[in-house]
Amino acid sequence: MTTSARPRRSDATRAAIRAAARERFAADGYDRATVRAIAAAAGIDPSMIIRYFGSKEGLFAAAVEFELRLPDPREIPPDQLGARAVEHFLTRWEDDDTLQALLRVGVTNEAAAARLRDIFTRQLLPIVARAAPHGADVAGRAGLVASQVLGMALTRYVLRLPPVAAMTRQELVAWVGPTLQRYLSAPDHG
Amino acid sequence: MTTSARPRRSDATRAAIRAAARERFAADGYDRATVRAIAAAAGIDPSMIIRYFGSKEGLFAAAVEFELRLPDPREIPPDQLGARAVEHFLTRWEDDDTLQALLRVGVTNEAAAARLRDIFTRQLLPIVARAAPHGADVAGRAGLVASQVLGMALTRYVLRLPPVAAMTRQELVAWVGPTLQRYLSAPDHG
DNA sequence: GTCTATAATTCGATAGAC
DNA sequence: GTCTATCGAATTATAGAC
Repeated sequence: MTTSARPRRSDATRAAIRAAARERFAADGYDRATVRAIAAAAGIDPSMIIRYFGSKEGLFAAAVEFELRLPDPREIPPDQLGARAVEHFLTRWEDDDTLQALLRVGVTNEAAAARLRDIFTRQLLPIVARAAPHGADVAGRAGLVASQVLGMALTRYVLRLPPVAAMTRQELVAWVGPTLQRYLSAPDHG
Repeated sequence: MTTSARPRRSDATRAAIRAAARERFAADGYDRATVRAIAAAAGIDPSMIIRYFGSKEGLFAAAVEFELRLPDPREIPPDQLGARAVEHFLTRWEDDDTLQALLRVGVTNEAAAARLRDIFTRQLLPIVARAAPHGADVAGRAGLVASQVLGMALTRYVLRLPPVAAMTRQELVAWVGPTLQRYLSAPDHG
């Protein structure tokens, strides 16, 4: 046998396909992001996508790996938790089109919805647990944070609702920051 | 000529097609809600849809007419504006699948996104204007209300994020009500 | 490893009988 | 008014040459 350590498929081509897929899924959703369009964006032949990833579904699953990379709330002044959370999320959304792809696709595709649920529970929940009052309903608070944060992204970047799309980063932090601050640190309701 | 006052097409059939279309668009989004599937749900032949509405796009436009029917905020105690807004929106969402259809489709379809923008500006903005402090940034506040309200619906009804989907109506009112209350009536930020 | 050619479906839309 | 039959285009995926 020859050197089986060397991959039979090019890692560079694989990465180019994944990047092109994220871009097309983020812009067009699952159905309209055709294998042909992704291949054209990656500068390769459509049949290569099936060869590398098995199917369109396999490509999608491989293209939308994502980490929120939330900071440890214990290193943030307690009264700035909400503002910092808004800033972090806006940055993460604008630097990486994976979240936009997941939202555009997750609305009609169960696999993508499950991935989003996983991100906003497994990754967000332990962070909320460190910020919330002792004994609080951590899961519920994480869900509320997700609802406002995803709603902000939906109206600003996907639907492009004019007043939300036009707001500056500072305005969003000033308005939405206190909302997240309350979801994170207010005492439980009775 | 015969009685041209009587419609050449059945109003009952037309209404049945529109209802079936809302149902399928709300469940599957635009691309996966095929003309064939809508026709099957309506119990008629696929060709009838084109005959009645000209095209799939024409059917969608006709199927998603919607009114928020927001109450006049001047008839609501000022400190209950946020809570009442949450209740009204949850009721409106659950009683009519048009909003779910618009959200599922609007994420990848420009016409549906424009319809949503129109609903959350033309219908929500004048209501916010009556509730907000004099001289406030009414458009921005309406956008913030839309961001939280759509985020709540997205996580609860579309993505079905477990903690948000499991919350009772009372819990949502208790948590999200104060958020909308602040967006509606807090003094402007500097 | 990459591409050409094409199979097998499925889609929206149309023509025409009744 | 409603249905049968079908067209033309577009889709994912495969087979095989080089």
